[in-house]
Amino acid sequence: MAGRPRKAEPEVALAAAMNAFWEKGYESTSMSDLTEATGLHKASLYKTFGDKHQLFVSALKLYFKKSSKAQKESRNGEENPINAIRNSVDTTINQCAEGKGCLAVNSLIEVAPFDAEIDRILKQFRQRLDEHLAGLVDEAKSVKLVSGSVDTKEAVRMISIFLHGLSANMAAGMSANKARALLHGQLDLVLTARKKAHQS
Amino acid sequence: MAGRPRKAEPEVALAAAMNAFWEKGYESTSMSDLTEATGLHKASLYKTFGDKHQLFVSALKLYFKKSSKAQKESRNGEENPINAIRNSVDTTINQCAEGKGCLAVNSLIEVAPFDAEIDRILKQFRQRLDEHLAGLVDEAKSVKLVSGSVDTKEAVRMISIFLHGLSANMAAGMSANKARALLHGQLDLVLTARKKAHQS
DNA sequence: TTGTTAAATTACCGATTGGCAATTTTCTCG
DNA sequence: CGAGAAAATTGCCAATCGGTAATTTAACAA
Repeated sequence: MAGRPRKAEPEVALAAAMNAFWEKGYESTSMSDLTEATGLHKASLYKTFGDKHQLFVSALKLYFKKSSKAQKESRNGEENPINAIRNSVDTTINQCAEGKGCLAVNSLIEVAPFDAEIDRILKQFRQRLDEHLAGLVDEAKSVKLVSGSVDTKEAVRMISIFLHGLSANMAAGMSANKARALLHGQLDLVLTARKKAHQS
Repeated sequence: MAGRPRKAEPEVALAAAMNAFWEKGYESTSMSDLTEATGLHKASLYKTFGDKHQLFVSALKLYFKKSSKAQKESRNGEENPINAIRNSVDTTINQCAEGKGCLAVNSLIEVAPFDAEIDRILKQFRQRLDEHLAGLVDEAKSVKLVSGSVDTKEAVRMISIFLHGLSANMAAGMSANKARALLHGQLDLVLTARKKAHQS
């Protein structure tokens, strides 16, 4: 029933392909880059994962799977919701890499505008992250660590946008430490309640 | 002394090339895309602008020239420094386009990590924008419209990061109106002075 | 040993890539 | 009307692109 043994498990090869896309982006990563990264030959890649686009979709989904897992683990018994929020966004930063940024944000800019499927996947991913963060913010509000006057959705959005900006900057060399410091500053701003001074 | 008349002025062709790069990114924009956009044939492009990379550099510089000009005009007699700040960042958003984002941010992610020259140009551009914004913030502080306790550099950085995030989101479809609204919220947060609650 | 199965590998495809040399067109000036 | 200059155009190049068919290798079961 069994044929020739695999040279690499599909999961391992997929992780390697994901890293290749992460480093160079979708268009710039050629099939030969992918064969080099995975150790598999071109035809094997096609048989295992389909064409380049399908492989990219699979790589993105793997990225999200890893990211979601890290998000869930980021709580890790932390009881203080504020610290849980910090852990969560720090985890997001940890998923980014200096010189590479976040695969999701990179793809958002490079491929989402021309690719409805990728756009859909990325939207869904961001939504899940936002909902997770919103849950933590609500939790902090419920124990009065964050004022009830803070609009959860709005706050999450302000944090999310900022994370996108940090990813772009990390892609261009910003250190993770610097990114975290700035991010904590943004958290302090966003989660500190104040009535909007609606001056013209 | 004069030869065959130009089919398009170099400036016009360069603007068209800039838009092509803006829409599709550096790698995905082929020479035939550029010939179609500019109306010039391939060989003419090479003679006028050099190779694809040099053309991209020129296009980026044109983008910055236009952006700088718009920044300077954004003040336009506005005396209130706060409004001047708003005008300035709104102008930055206006440079972005729904579905395209900002050419500088796109390039920061797509090409800066592999291209020292582009990286240098982009760093310089961001620095100038930051300095311009810092000047406006200092002005607002000097007339007490912004508290002296606000760290100008830090505030500018928080705004700049946020703008990067907005660009990424606009590339993926966020409307300019929504971006502006969020941005004004960020301005309110950043420019409202408070002592940092340095809790562990 | 012999099928059978599943993987890897080789060899190839047409299309497109960025780039350039040689030529042709179209102007101005003498 | 030429002569010269500056642009456009044609035609080609090697290399690489994504993708696939045909073949070979290597495992297990009968």
